[in-house]
Amino acid sequence: MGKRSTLKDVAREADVTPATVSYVINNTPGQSIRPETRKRVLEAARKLKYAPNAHARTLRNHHSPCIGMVIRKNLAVPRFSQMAYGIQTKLEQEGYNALLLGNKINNLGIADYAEAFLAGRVGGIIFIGTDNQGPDERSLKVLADEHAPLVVFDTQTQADSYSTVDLDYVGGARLSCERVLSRGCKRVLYFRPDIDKPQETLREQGVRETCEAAGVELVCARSPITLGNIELWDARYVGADTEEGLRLSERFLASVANALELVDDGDAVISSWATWTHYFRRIETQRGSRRRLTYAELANNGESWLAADLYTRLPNYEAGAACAEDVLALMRTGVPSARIMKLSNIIEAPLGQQAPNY
Amino acid sequence: MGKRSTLKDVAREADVTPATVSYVINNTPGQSIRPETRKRVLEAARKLKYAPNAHARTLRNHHSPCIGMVIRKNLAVPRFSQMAYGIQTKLEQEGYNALLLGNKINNLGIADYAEAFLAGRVGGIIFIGTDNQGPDERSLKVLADEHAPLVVFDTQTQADSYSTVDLDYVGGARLSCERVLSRGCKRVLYFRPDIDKPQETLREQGVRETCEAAGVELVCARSPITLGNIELWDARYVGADTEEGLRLSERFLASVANALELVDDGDAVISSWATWTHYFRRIETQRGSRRRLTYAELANNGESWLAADLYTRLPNYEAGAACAEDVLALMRTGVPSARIMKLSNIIEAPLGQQAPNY
DNA sequence: CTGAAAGCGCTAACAT
DNA sequence: ATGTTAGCGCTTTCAG
Repeated sequence: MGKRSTLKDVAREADVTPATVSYVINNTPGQSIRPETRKRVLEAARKLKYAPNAHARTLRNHHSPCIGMVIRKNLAVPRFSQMAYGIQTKLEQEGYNALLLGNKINNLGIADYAEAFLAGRVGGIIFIGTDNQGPDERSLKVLADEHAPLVVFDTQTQADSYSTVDLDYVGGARLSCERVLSRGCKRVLYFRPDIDKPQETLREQGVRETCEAAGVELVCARSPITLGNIELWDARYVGADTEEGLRLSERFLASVANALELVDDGDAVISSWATWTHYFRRIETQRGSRRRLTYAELANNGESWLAADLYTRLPNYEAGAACAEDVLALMRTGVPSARIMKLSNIIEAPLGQQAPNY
Repeated sequence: MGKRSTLKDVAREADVTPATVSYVINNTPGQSIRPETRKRVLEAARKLKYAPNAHARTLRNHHSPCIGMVIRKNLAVPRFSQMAYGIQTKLEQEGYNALLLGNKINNLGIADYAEAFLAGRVGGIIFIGTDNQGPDERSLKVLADEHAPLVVFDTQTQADSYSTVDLDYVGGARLSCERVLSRGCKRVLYFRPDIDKPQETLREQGVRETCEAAGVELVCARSPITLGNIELWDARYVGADTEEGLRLSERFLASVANALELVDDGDAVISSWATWTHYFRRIETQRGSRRRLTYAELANNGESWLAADLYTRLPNYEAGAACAEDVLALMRTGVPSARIMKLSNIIEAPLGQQAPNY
């Protein structure tokens, strides 16, 4: 960092005192400045390319223009990067910036983001959970003790010391399933990962309720994706093509093939995750099958918008914006909130008529 | 921000002076501290949950632990989020954090990120270009004047006041095309966006050279994606399904259908962008065609890894890490560099044998 | 309307 | 081995 001009330099240049410069720069309310003076100051500032030092300001004001953003796993995964973009956009609208923070436990025994808050680097924190895991206990306690404005996303957890944003998995699954049934399927195959966390349980519940209400038979099957191997599954987004990853893909394909044994012409296949429809179509076509199947996905992030006949577009961007709004509101009011995002953005295959298989 | 304990508090608690606390906390070289004292200080710090104020430190040290990250367009697009993750990961390894910065022009006439540098918020900047557009002139000048450590990605531009990281589009296209030809295609259809920027020109050049060298006929066709509508195209990643977007998709599909008129059984279809193979397969299958075509993509980010028979995996994550490395190196040495990332990560359809169409 | 000065929390040169 | 202190750049009270 080279030598930058300071408020003092501007004051000297404009032949006023530092205080006056500060008043002008900040439009300090209740301070009247002679227009001529103001003009001189502004010109001097422009001439010297003066930008107020952000750290001096924060130090003085006890107010940081940064919000910490923690993504428990992997920013490269579409659902998270879409959230991140929503967060970034909303924060910038409000004059804040997002600081990407890690969540490793440091030598103090608390996570990086908690330390960053203690260090005054951020005025609030948005924590994007995965697999239903939120902040660790110790960090949470530290943050609560400090009344840190914190928003936790997607952990389906009640809290009173911080705000939460969650997705309405049951409702979304119900809506999607209703739409699928409206096409007149005789039976539904629901295909989900082998993960027993609320997110997955709630989705299945939504599908189940809807099928029962409609008197349609429901068959469930599971993919070999578990909490133990999901990182491998997501690794394609960092470009890692490992032997292990390929093996997992093959086991996955096998489970899809098995699942396809369970359906007949006219049935529907609802996948709980995005992109899975690709696999179903691929195997079905490889077999030379002519069955008419309806494919749906309960979660889509735009990566496979051409694959499914019907899918729920997860409101990732909007959820990110919601988290940003809520953390700012929490900073302002001190009152935590709990927000549920509806999953009503259900989309029919956007291009042309649905082909039986493509 | 509530009242946090300061170095002085720790000093009082440990019954030493502030300087001593600072020495202990920072392990200041050349300062010997009695073990007993060190222990007392550390205990006091832990007890008070002391974390040094980052702004005071930066103010004093003229050194910020943040690097600014500017994504000219949209962090939600996979290639950018994958880069961002590479940047974040590498920076954190080196003790830095990434601050997401915007690139709107402010009232000073320079971009947000340039102002952030002037304000001392970041010690360096990584600028991720799109459509071959880098930082604007004025901001660039300000940053150059200040000797700001800057790395610009993907603008195919020479520079001597900042570092660059670029992709070897020609080489990548050549390698991919060679691999395609090794399958014995009689002819190649190359399908690219209607954008005349170096990235696209270089890719076509690579394909062309390879076909000429092999004596294979090359046919080129263009999709209706232009610089004017690409944001619409990318908007699916923020969940926006607009009328306009659908219309663009339909025009796109039509251009794919037209392009398919140009090929025969045994030919290859090389798309310049990721996910386009989906469209080709879809239309081909809808037509009930039985032609055997080889599909390849010159750029893939993991979103369509099951679609193409062959694709180049863009080294987004690695490029991000490279940008982070280079900005830190530039900060250390003051010597800018130019780095080219090879596109050698060519992947055969990972799952099972290639089906003619799936 | 403008100026002087204290102090935000930390570090490092200098003293002891 | 530890203490004293000036000062990083800014804001704001208080005086003029």
